[in-house]
Amino acid sequence: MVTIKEIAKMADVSRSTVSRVLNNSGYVSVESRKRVEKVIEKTGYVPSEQAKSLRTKRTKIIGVILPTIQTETPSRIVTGLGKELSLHGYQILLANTNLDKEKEMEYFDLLKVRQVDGIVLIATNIKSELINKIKETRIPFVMVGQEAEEISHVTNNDYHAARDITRFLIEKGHDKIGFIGVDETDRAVGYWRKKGFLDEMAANGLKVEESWVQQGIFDIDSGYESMRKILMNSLQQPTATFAVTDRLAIGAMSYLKQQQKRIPEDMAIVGVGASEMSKYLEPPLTTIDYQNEKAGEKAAKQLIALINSEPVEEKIVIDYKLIIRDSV
Amino acid sequence: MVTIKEIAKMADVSRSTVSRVLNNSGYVSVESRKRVEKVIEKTGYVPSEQAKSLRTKRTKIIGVILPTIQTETPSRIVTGLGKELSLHGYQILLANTNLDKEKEMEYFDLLKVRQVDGIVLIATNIKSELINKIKETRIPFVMVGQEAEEISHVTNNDYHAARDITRFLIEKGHDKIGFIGVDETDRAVGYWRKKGFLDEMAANGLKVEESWVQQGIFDIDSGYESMRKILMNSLQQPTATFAVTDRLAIGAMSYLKQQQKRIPEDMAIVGVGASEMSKYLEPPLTTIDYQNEKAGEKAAKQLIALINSEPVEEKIVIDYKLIIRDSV
DNA sequence: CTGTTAGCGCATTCAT
DNA sequence: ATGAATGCGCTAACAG
Repeated sequence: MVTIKEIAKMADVSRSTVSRVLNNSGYVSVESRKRVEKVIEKTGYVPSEQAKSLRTKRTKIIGVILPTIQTETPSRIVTGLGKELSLHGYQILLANTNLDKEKEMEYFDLLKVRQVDGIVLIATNIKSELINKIKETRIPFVMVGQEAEEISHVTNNDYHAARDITRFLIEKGHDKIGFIGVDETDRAVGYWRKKGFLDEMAANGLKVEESWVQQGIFDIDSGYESMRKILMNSLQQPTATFAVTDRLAIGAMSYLKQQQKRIPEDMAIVGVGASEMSKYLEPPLTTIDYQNEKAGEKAAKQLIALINSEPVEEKIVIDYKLIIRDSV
Repeated sequence: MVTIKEIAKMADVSRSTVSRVLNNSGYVSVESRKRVEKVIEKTGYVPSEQAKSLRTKRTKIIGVILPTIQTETPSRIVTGLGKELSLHGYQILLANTNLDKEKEMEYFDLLKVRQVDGIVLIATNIKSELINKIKETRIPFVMVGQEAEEISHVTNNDYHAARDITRFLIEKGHDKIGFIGVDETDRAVGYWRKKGFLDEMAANGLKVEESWVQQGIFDIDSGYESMRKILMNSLQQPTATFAVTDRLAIGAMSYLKQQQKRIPEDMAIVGVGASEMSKYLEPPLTTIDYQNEKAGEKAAKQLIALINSEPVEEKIVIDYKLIIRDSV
């Protein structure tokens, strides 16, 4: 690796001058600049990021903590983040917890030691411990997917989305509607989507029987199981079901088909997330597009603003789109 | 940020001694060590990776270049990589090309400047330009998904897998079999899987009509379109079709259903990749599990061996599993 | 406009 | 067993 020192010698200037042309800072005579540039060209010299970081305290690296990259939502967010960040010369250091909550803290520390310029947390449920740590550290930080006071975050309007899609079912004539949710410690997906559903039902004077409301986890199988419970445990069976994720909806559909139930005639189904598969299901699934990639881009912009000490809004909400297909 | 200097002062020793206890190198008296450790404990001091890297020339960062994280294969590989690498204290710097071939070279250079300790390339089709560059750089490097001479790589046995699954169809009584492939510049997916298919057909004395062989890209729609072409353009229609990816298979199934064709009675379908959805399709899809996560882990181990100048095999082949389901 | 100097935080000889 | 000294490659005053 050729260093700035050698470039300086070869161009017959001092290291400072080389540094100046490198960073376009300060005055450099045309001739000096030319000579330096020529040498750089010839040698293919590229300054060491290492040394630069040590000096400037900026690494041009953003840490991204996420629960998994095996599902579409975080993958899309990371894609969005990456696009926007690379535009500004930042790269992503990946911290994949594989759903291990303990590791969130661990990685946060690790990223700090790496002196990353900022951190993005793609959150599911959030431990107050981590939140506190983030607040007392003053590293630029943005959270995606969940809300938190005093922390810059970008989220979807889960509550309204849930109300909207529930209203859509009601408008289609359904008055007995089932619900497949997830653990409410996941505020966005578990709590707000459920609240949206229940509030909209109540606003329309509709009852929700206990057996219509089931809880799964983030996989297809538990959607299957939840639908089984809804049908088994209900005297009055609902005519539609709102699953809070597409995967849950897929599982639910899978059970229905196995039971020879027609969709949507016997049971209408809606999901959330606009997964790639949703379009190709039979019937195609009505769902909500949260535009995750856009969320990632926005988060990146927020973070960059924070890094540059520019003013930012604490809360950014990405809009969603109801995608109406034949499952209703 | 507290530095080694301050720790030294607080523990009333020299920086060298602190460094020694930090790295467990050289002699340190029990007392000195204790004092230093106590101070470190108290201050929560963690040495700066920056400075360490500058000194040692090792960053403990691995660059991963990939075409996208929106599909299952690379996501799984990265998950495997991450698991194994984190075990050894390495972190992943992500370089997502978003399918832009030009960026591969660009990112390779960028990662080099970052002084990453090694690079993993999750490859689709490979430009010889890049291969040459890799060879002349002597940075530890492992490629996943494609083969190359003189470059450490881990792949699947695409050829045999293709022959196996084709043979499976033949054994099930099919003698007219269609094929949905991809561009052959993708050696693994495009070339080898096709060759495996054709060779196995030939070995069994079976003809393959031109119209039975279609080419798509890596998405669901092109599977749909390819199946349409197969059915439209063939006088003699095949009774089974081998799609080289699950997504292509899903598209193909989608078209078949729309045409009121029964699967597998009118047309059997097989895919490759063991996508999560494959299990929940109607009917569930026969496919091949390539164990991508394991491939990622192996690649990580290879890379670490290379970094430590340990001997490695140039070529590692991960075994696959035929998953038989109702689509045949 | 340019060079000299200093120092970022650490690991590593080399004396002692 | 320990400390002093040196330098990794770079940027940023400062003085000229």
